[in-house]
This record gives sequence, structure tokens and C-alpha cells, in this order.
Amino acid sequence: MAPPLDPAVLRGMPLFAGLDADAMAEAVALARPRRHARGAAVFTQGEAAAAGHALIDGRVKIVQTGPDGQQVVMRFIGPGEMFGTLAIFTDGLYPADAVAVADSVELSWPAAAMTDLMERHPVIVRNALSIVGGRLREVQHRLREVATERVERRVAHALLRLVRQAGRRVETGVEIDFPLSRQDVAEMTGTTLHTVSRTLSAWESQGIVESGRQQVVIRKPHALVAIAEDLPPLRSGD
Amino acid sequence: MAPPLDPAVLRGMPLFAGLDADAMAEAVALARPRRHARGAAVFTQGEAAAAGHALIDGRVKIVQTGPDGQQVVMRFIGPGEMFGTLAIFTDGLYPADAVAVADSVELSWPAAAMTDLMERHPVIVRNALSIVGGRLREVQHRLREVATERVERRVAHALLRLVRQAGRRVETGVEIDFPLSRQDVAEMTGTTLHTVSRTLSAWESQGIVESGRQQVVIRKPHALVAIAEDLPPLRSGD
DNA sequence: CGACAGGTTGAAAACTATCAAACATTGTGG
DNA sequence: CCACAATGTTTGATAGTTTTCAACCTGTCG
Repeated sequence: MAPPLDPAVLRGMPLFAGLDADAMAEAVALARPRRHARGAAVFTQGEAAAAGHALIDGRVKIVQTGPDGQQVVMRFIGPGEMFGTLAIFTDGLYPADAVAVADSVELSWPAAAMTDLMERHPVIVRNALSIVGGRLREVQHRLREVATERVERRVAHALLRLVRQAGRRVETGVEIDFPLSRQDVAEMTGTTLHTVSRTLSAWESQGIVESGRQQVVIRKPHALVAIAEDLPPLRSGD
Repeated sequence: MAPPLDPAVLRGMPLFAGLDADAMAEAVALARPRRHARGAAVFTQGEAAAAGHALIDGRVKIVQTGPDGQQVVMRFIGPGEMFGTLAIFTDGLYPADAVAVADSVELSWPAAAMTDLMERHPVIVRNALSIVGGRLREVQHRLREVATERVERRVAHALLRLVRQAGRRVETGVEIDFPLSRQDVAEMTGTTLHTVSRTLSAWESQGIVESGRQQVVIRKPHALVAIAEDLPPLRSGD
């Protein structure tokens, strides 16, 4: 029933780095592919977890919801990235929602399969450790940002991160390559969509960004860096 | 030169869970013990890292410093906990300062020794993965708090976490068992020492806490939980 | 005893959230 | 194809938190 999968999809995935071709094939064979239309949930907070997901194509948003319904966007996942793996190492429940923000294709491994793979190929465990370690660092960095910086700088940082992760050159600058609402940015930075809107409006009038409905183009990345780093604003034209 | 170390110090350390006695002894033999007086730095942000530290006794504060000097307390380490291990899995530099807030005794493993241990005893890698995974979850939780809750609730949460981690029963309630300044609490919660001081003063006048110089006793944990969870304040005397 | 680190408190200023209303764009069903 | 609902965005006004600035207090330690 399963459509034939090209083992090459795992190439370049950090989790499987260092595996030989046979092991890759084995890993692919154990994975279950799925499609998710834009807006669909890949999994839901609190649900019992599969053991791991890898995004092949599209974009997925990881959102954590608090007891009072407040939402925080933990991160956006792009092609080649793993997600939803944290549950395996803890209580087996997803700690957040994953929602496709663009039409997406994803692979997932049942818990037993992943455990098995890890046992047979210890390098996967090492890889996982380094991935989770890197992510811990990232989140600590964001925690510091949210705890110490004001909204404008946080929004600048968030956009710069998105540019790095999903930036695409266009004529007028660099575009963030998936639908991104003001609300999304607000939930990434711990503020409200109103404040994000005002911030972007101000930047727009300074020619730093161009933005519209769920879409942002950075025209002067340099200026955004200056804001993020709290440097004196630049004079000249870039 | 090294004083003889009792292998039992590693008992109960999650990183070494599941190791047999021989392996434990091996691990202890490779560790280097050190004392740190209150206020001394165990290591410093940016410094090249040893591979791991374990606290035997005392209390250590992990503080990350931003480019403009803003500090954030990432966590407090108690006896039996590992710290400073994140560097191994990333770039080999400590991402934060570690400062002894009480006289402390610590073990550390040179990078080569730890790598060696992990290679010989894969269960250590598994343990590390689960520890780092758990910590990632914790930090994500705090990120949500800082991003969505107001100061009073954040301070309540922070104190409750400290009570869980280092609470000691005393006549009037539960005391946080190490020196903790207003500034520390501020850096844990992303606010200023002034606001923390005002918050604690208010709670003191409601009989919820008793606090003095670098010392906090929670008299009504229940009331603090109510604040943290944003429940209606309690009437009766508990 | 004096210096100092830690703590408290008032007043003013700065941010940001909240409330409210209007506008724009997209997609859909008639 | 158009009207309209739904969603996303903008902006003004106001209110509320929290920071900032300043001054003062208190116990500790050398």
C-alpha cells in the first residue's frame, strides 16, 4: 500500500548523518509518509506520540498552548528537519501542536521502529543528542531575549531568524517563504498582533520591510540587524 | 594527589543510571573533584569547556549574559545534578557562567574522558539524551511563561519551582535552602529587582511569604499556587 | 565605626496591552 | 460574476503594568 519512497529523502537529515546506505534504506522502510493540507494538524498537544517526524516538504508550525489558551510558537519546521521527537525521551505525549502552514509531506516513525533503529545504530542516538542539545541552546537564547529585550528588538530577531531559515531572494529584498501572519509573529515574540502590526507599519514607512497579508519581505536586512542589536540606526541606503 | 573518592557519589545521578559498579568506579576515577567557595565561578561563558560537571554538594547558579550585559538565570543546580554538559554536544564553549551561590563541591570530567566513557557505555548517551530532552521541555515551559504571563505570576512560578527543588520545612513554612537575592529572582523571571521587591512586600503583608536578606520562606504555598495558576485568591487560613 | 551589599518605597515615565472601530483581501455560494 | 462572510490587518484612544530614577533604609563585615 505504501507508495515507494526514495531513500534519498533522508540524505542530509542530521538525525541520520553517518548512516550507511543500507541503514538509510532500513530507516526509510520503517517510516510512514503522510500529506497534510495547509491548516491541518500533524499532531496535537497531549496526544500519545509517534516517535518522530521528519518534514520532506512544506512548512510546519510547532505551537504550545498554555492552561489559559495562550499560545506560543516554539518554532517553524522546514524540509529536512525532524520534529515531535521530544516526546520519546520524556513522557510519550506531544508537548505541543504541530500545524501545517503550507501543504506538507511528512514521514513518521512509530515508537517501536525508532527505538529499534536507535538500538541497532547508536550513531542515531548521538545525532539526536546533538540535535536536542542545539535546540536547547536555541530556546535558552530565545528565553534570554524574551526576558530582557523589548518588543521591537524581539520582533527584529524573530524575523531575522525566519530569514535565515526560510529566506528567499526576491527583487526587492528577502522574502520569508511561507505564510506568516501578524498573530504568528506575536506568538513567537510574546506580544500581541496589534503591537506587531504597529511595529511592521513603522518599519514599512522607513523602507525596512514590505509586508502584506501573511507575507513579509525584508528590504534592508542590515537595518533590521541594527535594530535587533540595538545599534545606532544607519543613515545610508542599505 | 587526588583525594580518594567514594564511588557512591555517583549513585542516583541520572546520567549514570543503569551503570554497573565497575563502570561507576571507572567514571569516578576519571573525574576531577574541586571545591568552590561561595561566590566563586565554576566556569565562565565563552571559555573552552570541560565535558561535564556534577555537583556533589552546595548550590550553583547558571547565568547567561547577553551582549549588553543583561543576565538571565537559567537554573540553579543542586547536589546530584549535572551541569555544563551542553557544550560537548555543540561548539565546545560554555554557553553561560556557573557561579557557586553556596560553598560547593563539584566533579568534572575532561572532554576526552567523557567521550571515552560514552563510547564504552552507550547507556550514558541514552541517559544524556533523556536529561537534555527533559531540560528542553522545562525551558520551553519557561519560555511560554515569560512570553505570556505577567510578572507576579512568573515570580510565583519561580518560587514554587525553587521550593520543589530546594525547599526545606521550617516552623513557619517552607524555606528556600540557599541564599537567593531579589536580583536573582528578577533574573529568573525577566523583571527587575524593584518589581520583585514590591511583589514580595505585597505577599509579605498578606502573610503568604516571609523574606529577608537573600532568604525566602513560603508560609502559604497554596496561596502562591493560586497566584501562579491565576485562581481566585483563597479566603481561609492556609 | 564606616563602607557596602542588599532591600524598600515613592513618583514619574515608558511601554505595551486592551478596547474599539474600520479597512482590505480572499474565497465561496448563490 | 457578485455579494458576503471570514480572516487578516491597521490605527486611534485609553488603561494598566512595569521600568526607571531617586532616595533612603538596614544589617553585615572588615
